[in-house]
Amino acid sequence: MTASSSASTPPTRTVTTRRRGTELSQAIYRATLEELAATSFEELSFEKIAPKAGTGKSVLYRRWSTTAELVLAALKDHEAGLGKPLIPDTGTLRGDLLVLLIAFARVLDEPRGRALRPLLTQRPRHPELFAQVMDQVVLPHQAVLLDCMRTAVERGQASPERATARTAAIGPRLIVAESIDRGTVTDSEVEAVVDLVILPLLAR
Amino acid sequence: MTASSSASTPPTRTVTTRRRGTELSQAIYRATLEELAATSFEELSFEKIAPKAGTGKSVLYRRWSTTAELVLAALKDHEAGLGKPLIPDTGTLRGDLLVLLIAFARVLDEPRGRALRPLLTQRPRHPELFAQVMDQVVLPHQAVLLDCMRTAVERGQASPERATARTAAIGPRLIVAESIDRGTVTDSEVEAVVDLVILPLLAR
DNA sequence: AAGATAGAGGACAACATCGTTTCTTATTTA
DNA sequence: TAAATAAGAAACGATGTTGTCCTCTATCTT
Repeated sequence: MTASSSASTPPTRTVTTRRRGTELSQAIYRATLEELAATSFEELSFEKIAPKAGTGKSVLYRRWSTTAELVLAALKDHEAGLGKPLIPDTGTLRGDLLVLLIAFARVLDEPRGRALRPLLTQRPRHPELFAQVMDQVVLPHQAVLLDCMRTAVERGQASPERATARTAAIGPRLIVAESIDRGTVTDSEVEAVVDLVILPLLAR
Repeated sequence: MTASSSASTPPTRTVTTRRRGTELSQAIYRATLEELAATSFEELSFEKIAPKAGTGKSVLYRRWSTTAELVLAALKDHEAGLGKPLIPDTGTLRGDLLVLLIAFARVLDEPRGRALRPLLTQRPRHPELFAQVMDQVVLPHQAVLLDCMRTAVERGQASPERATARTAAIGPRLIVAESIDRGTVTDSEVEAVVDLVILPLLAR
């Protein structure tokens, strides 16, 4: 009757108001990404997500049939997930890169950002989910970064043959690596990456 | 009596010769790293390692009491694991970096190299094992790379304030990221990392 | 106010996995 | 050759996890 919170997992819900529709979906999305960020996709189960969202398994099974479905929906969600990428417009390449990469570093402090890690690092085990996450979640964000670099090329601030998807990936990759090693990435570390690695690389 | 191979996992042993001592340990190490590379540390168990090594669980429990112990022993092993780092001496910074990073890329094609991934990317879940792997396995290799950079500083080929552990990590990090995204890393991709990223960064 | 819908949470059996133990026998040592 | 040692394989009970189903009732709809 009353949604009780387990002792091991953080208290999720104590009030006795019964949520529905979107509100409930959001809670489930959040619980899903939290659980995924803390463990891995293999260990993910409706069994563990339900109590963390403060609901029952039946609610989950009624809406999604597999965990892969649920994860993809959660990641694509605009509120709980990684919905729409932000578009920077600072006027300079350096400014745009800092906005994007610092925002990325901050998202990696949250569960929805960390939820990406187990998916991307365990790629060979779920090729279909990996491909979907890549296409529908990661690529839109990468495209923004590449656009910034191309704009810089038009301004004459960057070398055309260096503004490729490959070089655009370097920033995010180093941010992810740093976040894995140290737990978090400070703004000044992002700045160092931009000034010492990316900008010299792009210089014409 | 006869070591049979399961249908799902690759046939490991068909002959009926009973191995002992070092020979057996090596087989167990190899099976451990294969299993770890294919899954994750959480999913690792004596239960799965034993048949893959073509032996029984009791043999494992007789020698190690936890999977963490076994994994660390396997990684530190000179033959099956990541024993001693090689020391390059090509006379130039570029040459040394290429030797080290290309060797690293090739190790990442093997199970013993890929076994590192789940450990390093799931750091918060096994802090003690992560620390041991870092200290006893990864650091010795990183030290070699940093030494090359310091030698280059003495030769006047690199800037002193850039030859830090942090910049030394950039190469391996980009190699790992590429191997995760693409599956493998070609020699020419390593070359691009060295020439376009690391060397410009180190230039005085 | 009464009926319809769907959330919350528990119970269920089927199934997998765990570390331990036992037994047989190949291989080594004395 | 005989005794000692340890490998290989199977079986054990205990424990945890799976997806489904069932009941109860808060909330929405009419």
